[in-house]
Order: sequence, then C-alpha cells, then structure tokens
Amino acid sequence: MDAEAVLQVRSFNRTVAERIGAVNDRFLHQPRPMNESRLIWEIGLEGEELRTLRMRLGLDSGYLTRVMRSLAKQGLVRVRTARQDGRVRSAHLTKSGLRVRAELDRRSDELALHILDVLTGKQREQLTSAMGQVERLLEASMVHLAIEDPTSTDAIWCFEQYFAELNSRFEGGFDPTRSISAETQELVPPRGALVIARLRGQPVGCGAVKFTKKRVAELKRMWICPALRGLGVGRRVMNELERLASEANVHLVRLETNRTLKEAIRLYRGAGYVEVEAFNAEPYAHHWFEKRLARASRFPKKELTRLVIQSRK
Amino acid sequence: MDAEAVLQVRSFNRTVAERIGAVNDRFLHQPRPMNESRLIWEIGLEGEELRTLRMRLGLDSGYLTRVMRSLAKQGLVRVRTARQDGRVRSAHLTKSGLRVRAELDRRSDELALHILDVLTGKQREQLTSAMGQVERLLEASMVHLAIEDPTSTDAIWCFEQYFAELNSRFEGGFDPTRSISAETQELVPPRGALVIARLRGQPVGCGAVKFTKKRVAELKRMWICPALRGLGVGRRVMNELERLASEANVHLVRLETNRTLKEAIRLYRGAGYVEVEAFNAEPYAHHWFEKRLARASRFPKKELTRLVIQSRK
DNA sequence: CCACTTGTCTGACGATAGTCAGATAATATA
DNA sequence: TATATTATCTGACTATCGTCAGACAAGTGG
Repeated sequence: MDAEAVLQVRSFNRTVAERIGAVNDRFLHQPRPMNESRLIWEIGLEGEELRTLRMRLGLDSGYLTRVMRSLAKQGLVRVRTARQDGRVRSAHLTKSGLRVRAELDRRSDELALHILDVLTGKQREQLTSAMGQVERLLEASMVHLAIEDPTSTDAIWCFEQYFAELNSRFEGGFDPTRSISAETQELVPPRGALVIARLRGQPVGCGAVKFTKKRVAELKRMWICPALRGLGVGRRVMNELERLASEANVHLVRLETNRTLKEAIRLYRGAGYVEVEAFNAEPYAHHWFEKRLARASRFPKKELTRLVIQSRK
Repeated sequence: MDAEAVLQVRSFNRTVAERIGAVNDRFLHQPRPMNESRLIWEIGLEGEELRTLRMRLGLDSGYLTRVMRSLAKQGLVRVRTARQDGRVRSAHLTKSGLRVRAELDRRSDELALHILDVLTGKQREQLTSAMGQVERLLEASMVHLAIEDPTSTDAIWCFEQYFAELNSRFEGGFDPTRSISAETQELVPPRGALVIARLRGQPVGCGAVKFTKKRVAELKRMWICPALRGLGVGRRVMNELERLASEANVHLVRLETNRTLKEAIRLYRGAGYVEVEAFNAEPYAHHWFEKRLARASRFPKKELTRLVIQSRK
C-alpha cells in the first residue's frame, strides 16, 4: 500500500491523540477517576442497564459493581433491579449526577471551543469540513461484517428497514407477501447466509445469499443504512457474499432489482454484473442481473470470521 | 461561536478517540505498561536525557527513575551519567530495546494500514488529504504565545532564523550590523517585549515590540517558521504585540519592512496598517507602515499569561 | 422439576499510576 | 568559598485499574 498514506495516517494519529487525548484528559475527568466519569456519561439522561454499560465500556463485572457503588455512595446514581428481569440491574443518574454530567458536557464544549478559538472563520469552516470527511471515512473503516443468525432481533430490524425503504421508494409501495420470499431457513448455512454489517455494534446494513440450484446463488436483501451510503460498505457486503458463494462452489450469482434503486443498480454494474432476461417472476423487479464467478482464488482475502458472536465477560 | 462547528468538533473527537485511542491501546502497548512503551518510544534511536523525557511525558522524577530501572532490569535500556554534566543522566536503548521499539513502529504502521485497508483508492486519497488538513489546523490551534526573555537560547534561535531568512530573501543579502538594531535590553519590559510562539514546546515564531517615544511603539523581528505560515500565527503574534502596546498606553504602532516580504506586507495591510513616509533611515526598508490603536478595550481577550515559564517537577 | 445460562455481587489479589518529602551529588552563582 | 540551584534517586504512601474464582439469585429450556 501507499507508504505516504501510512505516514500521513500515523502523523495524524499522533497529532490528534495529543490534541484530543491530552486536552480531553485535562478538561474532562477533573476530580473524578476516569471510569467514574465515563460511566456518568454513558448512563445518560434516561438511565442504562449495567450489562449494557459493561459491554460498551469493556469493564469487568466485579469492577463495575464497585465503581457503581462508589458513584451511589457519592449520591450521583441510583441502581435498582429492572422490572422485566430480576437479574438485570439498571442505573439512573440522580439530580446531582445529572449536574455532574452537564458539567462534563460543558467541558466537552469548552474543549471544542478552545480548538476553534484561535482560528479565523474560514479556517473553522475548513477544519469542520475536513473533520467531517475524516470522521465519515474512519467510520467506514470501522464497519465490520459478520455472518449472523437471520432470526436475531438485529437481523429482523435490518429486514424491516429494508422493506420500509422498498415500500417508500417503489412506485405503488412494496408488500413483502407478494414478493418472492427468502425464508429465514434459506439464509442459514448450508442453504445460504446472512451477512450483517455493524458499526460500533449497531447493525448498519445487511445482505444475504441463497444457494438455489447446483452452482447457482441469488443475492437478496442488500440494504445499507442511508447514513453510510457511498462509503463502499455495500460493495464489501457484496464481495463477502460472492466469496461465500465461491467457497460453496457457486459459478453463477444472480439477482433481480427494481428500477427505482439506482445506486444499487450502479453497484451491481460496477461489480461486473450484466443484465440478463428475467429468470424469475418477481413482480417488483425490472432488471435481472448475473455474474459468473471466477475460481475461488479470486477472493483471497477472507474478510470475516464465521459466525462472530460478540460477548464480553 | 457556531454551535454546529462545536458539534462537529465534538463528534470528531468521539469518533477519533474511539478509533485511534482504543485501537492504539490494543495494538501498541501490548504486554508492557503504557509508560514503559512511551519511554522506549521517546528515548529513540539516539538516546535521550532523563530530564527531557520527564518534560516530554510529564512524569514525576521519582516515578521516572523507577520505570527506567524496570526497563534497565529487562535489558531494554542502559542509563548512564552524561559526559558534560555530572547531574544529568541519559538513557539509550540496547539491542533488544531497539527491537522492541521497531516492533512498536511496526504496530503503528499496522494500525494505519488497518484503517486504510477497507477503503478504495479514491477514499484513501480523500482520507489522507482531509487528515492533513485537520492536522495542520489543529496544530495551528496548539500554538501558544508567551512573553519571553530575549536572551534565552530559544529566542536567539528565532532571531537567527529570522536573520537567515532576511539574508536569503533580500536582494544583496542582509547584514544585521547595518540595520537599525533592536538591542536585547530594549525587548524587555518596560521598554519593550518579545513574544515567542511555541508548538509542542518548540519555538515556531516570534515578534517584538519596542516602546520608542511616548505613546509610540515599533514592531520588530516578526518571524514565523515556514511550516506554519498561512495559519494565522503571525496575525496572533501581531495582535498580542498590539495588545501589549495598548496596555502601555501606546497610540501609534509603526514598522518598516522590505519589499521582498510580500506575505508580511499583506499581513500588515490586512490588519489595518497604512503606508506612510519613511520615519527612519533603515537601509533595508522599502515600506513604512503605521496604525493608530483604538482604546484598550479593542483587545478584550488577553491571549497569554505574562512570562510563562514552563517547568515541571 | 432439574440442569443450565445469565447477570450481578463479593473477596482477594496484583499491577500500574501517580504523589510527596527528603537525601545526595554535581553545577552554577554571588 | 559559601550558597543556591539542578537533576536524580529513595522511601513511603495512596488511588485506580484490572483480573479471577466463586457465590447467589433469577430466568430458560428440556
């Protein structure tokens, strides 16, 4: 890869770590241990379950209990057992906890102001626009793909988003029951697979492959959340599905799509899909595409580990 | 200030802290305590004095001694008394210390590669270019001004840079002895002041004010290092000198300059200086400028604390 | 109902980070 | 030469962070 790009990224890391990190430290966690501040922040205005906090901050359960008790003793939080599940405990900020959080918020603003302070108006614009770009591209690089269970709540959420979008974009809406189905069982190995893209643990996109006939597969339910479009995530999901197909000895990948989905059509054409005659009777489709897969070696880089299940102690 | 800009900066901070900070941690300081790694890194290939390391990393002297001894016990560094000064001790990496450092270096590369990995070529270009811009502007916001002693080594270094630049840019060179002097004593309160701009502790620019007659001051030795030009540092130095003049009840600020110093002339004009007849016989000058100062309240924001002396325990 | 899982809590640790007061030796300064 | 100052080292602490093994209660699935 480009050595200059690597140098730029490293230099950026140093500068930013210094500017954000150091100043962040000095400004944000003033009298309080860092993890206490982080917790106050993450509990938020609405309260949060301990297990969620543990996951988000990557803390040991025993450790969390103690820090939480310390916060409770200071009168900043109240911990109580959740209604629905007697094992789960959830934390809420008290009045003075909310005050502390507001103070953190104010400090965070102050830090930002401090950075913008000495710049001219034009420089500020340049800085914020460049920051926005960096952020967007860094987020693109933080998206991870994994094969997941299509019955999970996150998978179902993705499908709902997908259907909702089709419904709003297709002329005359979209009714899943009239469309050629991809049953849940069909999206589980060995009959198929569902790939979910996640950013910070949250699902942000999906795509599925269904092995139909011998050596033929169909791509289904390609959806990327609007905020992340144009960053190549869709392309990565597709590559991954093709890799899975290739591993399953598939030689031909097919898909059908609706004419209103311009960006998807562009993605397919760009990836080497060519338009063919209708190969099924999907009522919502206007275009049918297919692509011949080369040997498995065309996909040397295995992007994901199979069935990644995230869990923390 | 622009609330949207503040939000963008904060959001940037979060994302980058997560991406760089978290991953940095996981990648870089693998088996070793963070401060040991930081020290190995900062000692560098050539070795470094302990007092410098203490300053750079902001460590307590006792603490540093112990961490250093731990590194020595691991066979990674050798500490010995400096030749020139029997009080000073300096640390050098051993062979295996150098290996550890190379490993850190490699990890740092790996992190950068990991970020660039999933991006397309065009995205990489966008990212590195945006990163460069952010870095440059962040650095601009990290520059601090302080009134300093004009006899310090850093002040002298600035003057040398300044003279060297004049010498290379003026047609026929520049000889300080032929120019109207600004004696060192003249740049110390109450007769005048020297402002030095620093980035990460290193001097990156200077500017001086000399109170000549009652209510009149002259600006002298305005210099900004080439890498930081165009970022408004010169303007800040000038504002600061004007503020000092204003505080000293000066009503008129004057300066002379050479026609080859285009960017300086632009700076002066932009700041409200107007060209006047020659008010002295400076042989190297082609333009003379002056600016009437408004009341002191025109400079409500005091940028610096007087005589900031950086020292750490 | 019984075994298993999940989420939390407790106790007992060890490692790292950070601070402070004072001792010591080498230099700088008056 | 007497008196600071500088740079380091030592000892004695405290706080925070992080980990591990096990207890316990609430829910889950057979």
